[in-house]
Amino acid sequence: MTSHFTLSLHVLGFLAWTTDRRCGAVTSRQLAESIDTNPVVVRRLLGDLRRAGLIKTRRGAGGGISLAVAPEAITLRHVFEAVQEGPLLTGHPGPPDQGCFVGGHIEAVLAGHFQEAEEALRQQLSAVTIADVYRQVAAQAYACRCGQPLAPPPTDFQQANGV
Amino acid sequence: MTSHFTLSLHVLGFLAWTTDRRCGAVTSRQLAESIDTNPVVVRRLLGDLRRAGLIKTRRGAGGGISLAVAPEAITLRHVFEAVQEGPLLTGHPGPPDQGCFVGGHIEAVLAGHFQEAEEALRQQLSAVTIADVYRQVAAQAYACRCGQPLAPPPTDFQQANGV
DNA sequence: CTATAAAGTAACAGCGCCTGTTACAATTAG
DNA sequence: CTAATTGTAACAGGCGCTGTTACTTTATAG
Repeated sequence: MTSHFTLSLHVLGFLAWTTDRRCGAVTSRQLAESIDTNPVVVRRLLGDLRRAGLIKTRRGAGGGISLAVAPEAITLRHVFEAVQEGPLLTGHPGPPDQGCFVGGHIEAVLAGHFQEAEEALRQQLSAVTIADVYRQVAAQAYACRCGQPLAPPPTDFQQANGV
Repeated sequence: MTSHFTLSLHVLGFLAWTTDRRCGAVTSRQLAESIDTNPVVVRRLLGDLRRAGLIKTRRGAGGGISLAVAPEAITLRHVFEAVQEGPLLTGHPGPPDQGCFVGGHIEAVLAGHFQEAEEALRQQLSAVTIADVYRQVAAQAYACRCGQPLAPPPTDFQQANGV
């Protein structure tokens, strides 16, 4: 398991926030600062999300990243399938003894059960949307401050958008 | 994700088979040959399975490994929890920007959703037992041979048990 | 009692994957 | 044209998984 899933949700949650505030496009550098990583790491994720139709990217000056569809329409399962290739539950490191009564057939048997288990996980993920995640993040941020005004966006974000 | 879960199921399926044939204890070397790996790799798994109460091990000449409980009583969830430490869905590589509106709170929000998703997977795993796995392996082996007798145990296994 | 067989465990090497970084090409606004 | 920004390729460091050797501990057989 890589961190792609988590980081993608972070990116989409951030975009849901800026969309909510009608702040326009966000750059990979701003996203990278929120995640605390390198912009190239973010751009690699963006490729998957763009190919899955979840975001739109624009090159050049004034370009950046924005949601392609509403946060309510993006489930965690959509994101999971956009970035996760290959099964979560992995099989044998190398093929077992095919001549053995057990080794020759257990791979196929386990593959079926693993697929069913992962499908259960995916179904659970399809019950939550990016909008839900953003709402919960906002609720936590608000609760932490005991009714005080919400924290301002990061410095760079303010500069870029004149907030 | 490591291969511990798969390999443990392979081991337990093998033990269900030998238990079914009343062949007595099996050695880590025989298990390793079925998996096609090193006996030490198997013994590392056995530690987890023993601590979880799924198998019994006996040292010394004539020793080996045997099931501690019936195959019908061991679910895939039991095995999963015996060998899997830590969540399947991993979080950020490093902590995100705690000062950011999103970065400061998304970790906790995602942790909750990840836990629910994994619980769905675990529940699906609890519906399958080692006995089910063994039965399906046997059925496949039988089907492959179109009604011919089942394949004999591995050579070493025959020597050790006089099959 | 000795020799043998087997699990338990520590230590180490090889390998691949993930992450982060630099560099550069492609594209777009002003 | 210049500056800003995405899209990629290439590469290095590090970490964890796998496999191996070696040794200790334990139990059986004779």
